[in-house]
Amino acid sequence: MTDATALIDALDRAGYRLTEPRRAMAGLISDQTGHFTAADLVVDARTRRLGIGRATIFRALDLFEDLGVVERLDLPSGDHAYVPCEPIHHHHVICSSCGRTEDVDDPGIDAVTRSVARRTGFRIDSHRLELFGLCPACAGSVDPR
Amino acid sequence: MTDATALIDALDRAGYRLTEPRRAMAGLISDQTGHFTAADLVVDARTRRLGIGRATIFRALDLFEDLGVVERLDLPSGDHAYVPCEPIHHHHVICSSCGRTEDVDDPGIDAVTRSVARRTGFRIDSHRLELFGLCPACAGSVDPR
DNA sequence: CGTCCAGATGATACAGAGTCTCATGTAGGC
DNA sequence: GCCTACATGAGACTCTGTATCATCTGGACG
Repeated sequence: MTDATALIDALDRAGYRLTEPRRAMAGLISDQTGHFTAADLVVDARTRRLGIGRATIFRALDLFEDLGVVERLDLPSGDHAYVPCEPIHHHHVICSSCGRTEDVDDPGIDAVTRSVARRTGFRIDSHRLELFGLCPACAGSVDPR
Repeated sequence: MTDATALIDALDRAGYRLTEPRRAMAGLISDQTGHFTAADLVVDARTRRLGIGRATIFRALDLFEDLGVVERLDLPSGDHAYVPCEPIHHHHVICSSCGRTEDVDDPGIDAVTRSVARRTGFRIDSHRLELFGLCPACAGSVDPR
């Protein structure tokens, strides 16, 4: 659950038109708890009879991703999921039980990439780090293992 | 380029049948340079007229992945690619120009995950780290940027 | 306000990845 | 060599994401 205005503002600031479908998309996204897939939004949009086409949903997601207010995750299952987040470099901790995500800032990865660069000779331009586990709430409930 | 026998041995050790299509798959995989996609293998198999069905290719890839001798990467493009590798926990550096990958062992991620766990309260079970950049060879040739 | 048009939309068709089913084939234990 | 459980290939199918294109509309400008 985030604020739809943040998404809309991002569009506005970047000079994109504030259309009805885009506002609706911002609403849909801000109502999601944890991560969500494009398919989730398609279902939600249809459930609420918003009349938004599939193509528009994919286009808006791309847009939000470009603006950095939504980020794509690659779940272990292979699915592509999205999370709304701040447009600064950071990583995500993902609860494998409830899907909740939390942002964490770069805690020491820079040192790691530098060390890898030194050892392999690669020039490292970017990286992706995703942490999977159980959030406090899920870990607290009857332990699944 | 890796050794096909390593893949075949892994199947054998895990008690799977050593069928002709599986041997052929091991050959195809070991001939790949850098990462490859399922589609690559489908094309290669058809080019060499190996008579291996698409389904079998996906099945064998899953199998090799389960055995840990092949690992799935999520490329920034969103594609799923695979790399043959050792069945121990490690990460990959991926050349975004030629696709070459190199394994790197865990250089300091443990500290990072522990620190994140402490700060977020999550119980972190697994993580994925992928580093993208240019390998020495590609960085050395006329610099693209 | 009304006009206007580039940018945005929805419907539809399409391409590709990955899965499922099922009849047939074969590895390898006996 | 026989036999059966496991593996395979063909093909249909589902789902994700993209391309096309005629229509619509936000918002700049008068």
